[in-house]
Amino acid sequence: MRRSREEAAETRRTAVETASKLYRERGVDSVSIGDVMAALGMTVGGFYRHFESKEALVAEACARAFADAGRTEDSVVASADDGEALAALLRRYLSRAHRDTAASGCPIPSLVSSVAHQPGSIRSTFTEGVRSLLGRIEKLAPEAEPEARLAAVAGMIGALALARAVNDERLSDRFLHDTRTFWTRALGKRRSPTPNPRDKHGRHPATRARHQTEPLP
Amino acid sequence: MRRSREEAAETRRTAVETASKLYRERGVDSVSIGDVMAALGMTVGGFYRHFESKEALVAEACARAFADAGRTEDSVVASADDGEALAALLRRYLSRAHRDTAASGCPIPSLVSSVAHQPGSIRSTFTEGVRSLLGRIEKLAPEAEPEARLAAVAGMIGALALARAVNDERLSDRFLHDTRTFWTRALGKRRSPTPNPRDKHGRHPATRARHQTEPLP
DNA sequence: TGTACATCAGTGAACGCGCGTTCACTGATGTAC
DNA sequence: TGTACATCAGTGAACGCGCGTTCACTGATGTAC
Repeated sequence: MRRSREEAAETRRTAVETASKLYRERGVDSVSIGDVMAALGMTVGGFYRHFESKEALVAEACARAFADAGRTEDSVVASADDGEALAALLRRYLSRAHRDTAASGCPIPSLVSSVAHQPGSIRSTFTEGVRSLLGRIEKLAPEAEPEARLAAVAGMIGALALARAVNDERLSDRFLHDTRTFWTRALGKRRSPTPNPRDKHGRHPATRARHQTEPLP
Repeated sequence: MRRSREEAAETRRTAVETASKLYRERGVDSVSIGDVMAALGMTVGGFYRHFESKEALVAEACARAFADAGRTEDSVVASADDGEALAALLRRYLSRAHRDTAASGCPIPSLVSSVAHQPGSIRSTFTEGVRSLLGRIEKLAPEAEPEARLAAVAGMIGALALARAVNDERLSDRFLHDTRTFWTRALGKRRSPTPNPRDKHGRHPATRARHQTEPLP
């Protein structure tokens, strides 16, 4: 029954990955260790060769979920046309595809209202993940008001969580579409009427704003 | 052991009220029927004289939570100075007090990321509650862009849920403060540059906007 | 390189626990006369 | 109004179930010689 070191390491990696998907899709409390191990084609007993407790798995799975989602967001940003990165990120984050594939998406909307009752280690990982999303928005909208950036992050997370929670597909779509449209426009605006401000590419902010307010498909 | 009809009705009412508070505070899955009955000073057995199942209690408690929170919001709006109602609602919704008293607050941020896994009856009650909050915002910001109103509702809910979830009190406060500041300003702005539009009070929108952008304490 | 032994990844049954739900029972309330 | 009986709100123990965790066991892997 013993497996090679490589196989064992692979088991551990797959357990964390599978857990991170199941937790995002169904919530931490609704997914048992048995569910995770069954998804690997294994029985529960083997779990404790790899993890000290369920809490340890949750903490690792949460970190993994943020790492994966962060990588996805980075690639969306990287492959966008110049000046279109913010619009591309909003288009992806507030898409039906993201709404309908929670398992591989951003863990924040999936966990936001249950993480308050989780142990501190998990809350810390979550908080770091929120800061990371905020950092992305700050980087992509350096000229926007700081208040607008925080409000935008709250709105992205709220809209996606609501789009998944609500029973009515038209309302769900409106949360995604309207929040995306609003913030694509609003984050393009410059901070305040300072004389002739320019971004790091030397473009005038009005040019950036115009790019970012093109109508979405 | 039998109680009078009035006492029995009171037991039922109190059970729904207590459950609605516990569910908002700790989440539906973390609160057992035993917890609710113990809070009434009763044992679990009596529960089924009043409710068919836990799901039935959850549905009623959820409806009750929305009714209570709606009444609170109505009274905030009603007691605000004319033209200040929207600012007052945002100030109350995105306050530390609301963040720290989930049990008596709006159920949407408490339940938003777990309601997707609940039965349809509960999702419907939740959806109606979301529509109700959106209706309040539409009434208080009739001149704002429709996209802005949806985005504002998503932002209010996201910001409060994040403020509770996050491990860092400074970041928590920023979500509340910045989201409140942003939307108090943004929802005061008029829809689009139409010639001389006036609201139902005959005031010019610019006047309303100026009122609603006064700095918050 | 081959052999003997220790290691340990995974099995599958068992553990105690809390859950939602059921049920025989109690005794005060409500009702029929 | 008073009495006899039926009703039923609440008790407390029991039920089956799934959970997280433990453990004796298995047998292939890893290692020492």
